[in-house]
Amino acid sequence: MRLSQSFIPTMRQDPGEAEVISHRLMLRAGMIRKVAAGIYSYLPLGLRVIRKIETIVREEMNRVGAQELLLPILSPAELWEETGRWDFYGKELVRLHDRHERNFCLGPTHEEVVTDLFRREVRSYRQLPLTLYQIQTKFRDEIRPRFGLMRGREFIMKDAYSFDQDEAGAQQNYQRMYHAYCQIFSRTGLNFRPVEADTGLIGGISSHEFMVLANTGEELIVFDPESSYAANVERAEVALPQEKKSEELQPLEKVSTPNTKSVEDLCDFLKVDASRVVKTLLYQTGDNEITAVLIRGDHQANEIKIQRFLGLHDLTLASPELVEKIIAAPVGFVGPVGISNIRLLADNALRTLTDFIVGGNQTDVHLINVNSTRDFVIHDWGDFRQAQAGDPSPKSGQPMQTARGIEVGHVFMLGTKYSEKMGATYLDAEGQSHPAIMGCYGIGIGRTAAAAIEQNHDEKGIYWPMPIAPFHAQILPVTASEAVRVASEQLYKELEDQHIEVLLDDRNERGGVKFNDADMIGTPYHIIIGDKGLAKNTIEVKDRKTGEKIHLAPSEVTSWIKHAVMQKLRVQN
RNA sequence: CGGGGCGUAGCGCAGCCCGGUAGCGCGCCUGCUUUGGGAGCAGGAUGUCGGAGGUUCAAAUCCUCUCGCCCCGACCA
Repeated sequence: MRLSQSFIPTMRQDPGEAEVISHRLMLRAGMIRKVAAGIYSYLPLGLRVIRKIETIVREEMNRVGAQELLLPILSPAELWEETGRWDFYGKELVRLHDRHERNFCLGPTHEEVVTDLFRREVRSYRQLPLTLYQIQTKFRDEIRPRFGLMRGREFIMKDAYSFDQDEAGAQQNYQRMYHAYCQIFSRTGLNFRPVEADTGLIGGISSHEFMVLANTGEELIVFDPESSYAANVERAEVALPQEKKSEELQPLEKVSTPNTKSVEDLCDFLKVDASRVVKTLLYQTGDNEITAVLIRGDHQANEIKIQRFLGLHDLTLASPELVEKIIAAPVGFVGPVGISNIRLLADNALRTLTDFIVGGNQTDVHLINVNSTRDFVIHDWGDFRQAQAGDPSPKSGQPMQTARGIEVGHVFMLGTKYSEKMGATYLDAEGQSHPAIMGCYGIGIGRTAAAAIEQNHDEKGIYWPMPIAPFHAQILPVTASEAVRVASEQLYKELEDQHIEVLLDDRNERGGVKFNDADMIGTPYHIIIGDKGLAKNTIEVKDRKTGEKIHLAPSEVTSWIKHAVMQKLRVQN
C-alpha cells in the first residue's frame, strides 16, 4: 500500500484526551478515532490489526471444532426475561424499543440468543457436543468507559458457546478451549497468564481469565512462583494460617481512644501495628438486618467472597442510621464484644490472632487484649479477605507475588444455568430428556490489540509482534533522487509479488518525518533507501524493535525480508 | 453515581481573575529553495470561543442552567 494514498492520519502531538499509552499511540498512529465516549471508528491501519487478531482467533477456534455463525446484535427482551437477566443485568444493558413499543436490547453477550437457537434445533445426544462462536460487536453501557479500546461501550468480541451431554464432556470442551486460548495469545506474541477468576454477571461454576501482563493493567493477580497457581485477587484463595494460637491470654481491657475512627488513627494513637487490630465491617444483608465481618486491620475485605458465602449478589455497607438502629453503637467504634443480635463472620486470619484490639461500641472507646471464644462468639469462619503479596499459596504454601494484568479472555463453565431456565434439552440414548451442559468463552479483540501495544512499545511508538502487525515491512525512501525513487518502486513491487504486506512511504516528506511515522506505526521491518546507501550499492534494513540494522545489496532485500517475516510468523505459530 | 478537571482554528494550548481588536505553536494551501532523524524564506486560508438563557452600551471573559469529554473510585472482553 502507498502511504501517499492511504488514510493513515498520524499525529505529531499527543492528543489531550488520551492518558494511557495504548490509547495515545492508537490515536497518534492513525488507527482509531473517537466518535463518543467509549465508541470508536477503526481506521484502515487499526482495522488491519483487528483483522489479524480475528484471523488467529478463527483459525484456533476452527481447529478445536468450534463453528462460526453470526447472531443478531438486536435481541428481544423476552429471551432475557426467561433467564432473569433483563432485570439482573442492570443499566449496563443497552435497551431500546421498536415502533410497536416492543422491548429489545443490544447484545452485551449472547447466552440467551444461542441457547434459544439450540433449543429450537437440537434434539438428540447424537448432535452433541456442539460448539458455536461468532466475532461481533457488543454493547455494554459501561459505568466508565476509558483508555480507548481497552474499555469501550461498543467493542468487538469473539464469543463461543459449548453444549455437552454430560459433565465430563463439558470439562473436556472447557479444557480444549482453555488450550485454544493459550494458543491464540501465544500466537499474537503476548506475554500472558491464565488465572482463576470469579464468574461475575455471566454466572456459572468455574472460570479462568487470560491476563496480559502489563503495569497499566486494571486487574490485580496473585501468583505462586513455586507452582502453577495464579488467580485474580477477587478470587484468590488464602491458605489457612499455620502458627499456633498462644495459650496465655491477657485480661480484656477498656481503653480511651479519642478521635480514632480509622484503623490508621488507632494504630498511631496506640503505637501498635495494624495486624493487632480487628475491624468490624457491617453489611446490610436484609431490610433490617446487618451481618458483621471481622477482618484483620492490615487486610482488605473481599466483598465477592463474602457475597458468595452469604449467597447474595449485592452487598453494601450498612448505613450509619441502620447501624445505630440495630446495634446502637457509633460507626468507627463498633466491635464484636457484647453484641448478640447480629450474625458474626470472621476471616480465617483471626484463627491464630490473640490479644487483639476491637471497637468498644462506645464513642472514643476501644477494647484491647480481646480474644475470640473467651470474649465473644464467632458464628462462621471463612476466607473473607483479599489475597495480597506474601500470603501463602494454597498449593505450595510459599509466599505469593502480585502482578497487574489486562483481561483479554475469559472462559466459563456454565453448567445448566441457562439451559435449565430456557429448556435447552436433548434426549439421551434411553430417550430421557436432560438440559445441555454449557460453557462460554470470550475474547476482547480490540482489547487484545490495546494490550499488545501496552506490552510492545517504547518512547518512539509501537513495535508490533509480526503476527498482528498491520504491515510486515515499510519502505522509506529518505532522499528525493530519481535513483532512490526507482529503487523503492522496484522493491515495492518485488515484495508485493512475494505477498509481503508492505507499506511504501512515497510521500513527499523529509527523511525525519518518515522515520518518526514509521517508528510510531511500528511496522516490524523498515527498509531505508537513500542515495548514501545506493552509492555503495546497499539498502538498509532496520528491525523496529531491536534497532539492529543490516546493509544488503538491493537484489538481496526481498528474499531476506521474506525469510525474516516467515521466520517470525512461524516461530510464534 | 460520588470526587477532581477540561471544552477557544484540524491538533496542542494562551487569553478569562480585572468585560471593549480572538491569539501563539504545529498542521493546512501557494511559490521558491531544501531533502539520511519532525526543513528555510515569503505569502495565504481557517473560529456559531460546547449550547441556551441572563446581566451589561458591550460577554470567550461575570451569573444561571444545560450538554459533552477526560481523570480517580464501585463493573467487565
